[in-house]
Amino acid sequence: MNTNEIARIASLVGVPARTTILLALMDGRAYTAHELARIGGVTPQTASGHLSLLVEAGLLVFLKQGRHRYHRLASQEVAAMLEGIMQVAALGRKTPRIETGPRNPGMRRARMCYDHVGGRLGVAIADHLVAEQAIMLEPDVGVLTDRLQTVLAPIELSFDQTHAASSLPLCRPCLDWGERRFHIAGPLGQRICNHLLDNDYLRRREAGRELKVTAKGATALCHWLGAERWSEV
Amino acid sequence: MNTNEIARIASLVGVPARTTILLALMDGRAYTAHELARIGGVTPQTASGHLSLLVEAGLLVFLKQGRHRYHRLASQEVAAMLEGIMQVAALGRKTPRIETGPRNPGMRRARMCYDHVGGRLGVAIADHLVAEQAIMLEPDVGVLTDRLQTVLAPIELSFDQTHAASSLPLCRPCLDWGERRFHIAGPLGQRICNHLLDNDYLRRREAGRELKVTAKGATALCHWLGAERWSEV
DNA sequence: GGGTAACTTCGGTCCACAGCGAAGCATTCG
DNA sequence: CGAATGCTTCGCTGTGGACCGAAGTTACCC
Repeated sequence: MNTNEIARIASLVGVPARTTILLALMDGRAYTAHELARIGGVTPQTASGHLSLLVEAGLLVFLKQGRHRYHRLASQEVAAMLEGIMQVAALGRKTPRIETGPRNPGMRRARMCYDHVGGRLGVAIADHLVAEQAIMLEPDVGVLTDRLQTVLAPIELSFDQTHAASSLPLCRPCLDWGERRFHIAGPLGQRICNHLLDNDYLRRREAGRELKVTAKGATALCHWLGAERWSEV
Repeated sequence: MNTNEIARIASLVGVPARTTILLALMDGRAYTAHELARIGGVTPQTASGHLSLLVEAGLLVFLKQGRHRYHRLASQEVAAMLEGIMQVAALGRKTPRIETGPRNPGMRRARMCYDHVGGRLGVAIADHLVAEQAIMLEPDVGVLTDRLQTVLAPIELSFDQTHAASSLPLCRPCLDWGERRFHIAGPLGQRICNHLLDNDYLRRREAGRELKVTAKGATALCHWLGAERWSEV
């Protein structure tokens, strides 16, 4: 394994301006270079340099749209790496906090985890899908069953499995940071998340990863997941 | 979350000499400062500086013994973080290698993963323990059952559960790098690993993480795990 | 077309820090 | 005791790279 490659990746993360940028991107959103400059507390020129490096190293990807360049994390693996580093950083603090994950109650309840839903809500959704045998969770992959469409029907979501062009799994388990249980990542997780946002069941806060459940969403989710499971969210 | 803390951790990893040292320590062994200096390709003074920083940041711990200072990784979390970075570094290579994990066949079969056994052998042991209901694996913790002693008896290993002083779980699942399935980490995993080494069922190579199964070990493990499961190792 | 906004490239300054040589502690051995 | 070994502290040098200002490029709008 190429040591220099590894050192390179780590040193890219190891500069405050870039760290701040990467952490901001953990919410799965795409930001323009200008916004990221402001977030990172540097001038646009400096940020531009940073972003080029991060893209070249494969940590970010960008989408050119008019005169804007929207940057976002390149992959789930990058997000996982960052969480790994955060974990160690949190560990370093003297107080060996048994309490894991974010302190913010809203964050613990529901938040963006890269491109899907995490927090107690994310775990509840995963539990529901498993209990209804819509999916089966293996250690590193989730297998979809033909009950999936039926189980997703109550929230009027249909999941088109024909994305299966690539060999990437449509569903993957993601260990929830705070809850220490699995929620759903991968295309299925992303699809569910977008659906809940599009239908105004969930709303993103202006900044940050927190998700708020709307009144409409509470009704629908309680009905979908069942009152008992919903009460734990 | 303190951004600077995170940047600090990453920047510590992001220097070739330190990266090399940390990677060498991934085998779970403890090395003296001199050895690490040689491994990292720097003079002892320089290495000494690096090691102080790594210890202070909580990435390493050291044990003073005579005039030697034995350094090793501070925790499972640090090892996990390093694997996360390695993952991203490997991803960056153009060839989107479907093939995961180490290329070395011996490494894929059995290797040290921090302080326990990984590779196909590690996975087979975990499978056996689960199949025999000696443990139950949850997403982030393994629960021991009272069948454990019985299941461990054939290899003449008794696991004293009274270590349970700390609130840390005695058994944790660890996602195998190459196999993409779980093997056993935590005190139980460590105990099993040491037992197999002490009884000369497994031998460590001089350098590196690879483990070799001895003839004696092959007989014993085939008997313990069953011929079918052993044939997959 | 000109004006503006998003972004990059270029040139230059400045500082953090990796690395080494030399000297200073500690511990073990004869 | 003195010699040797493992490791650290100190002082110094050299360089990589973070950052900014200014100028250049691209795309949008009127």
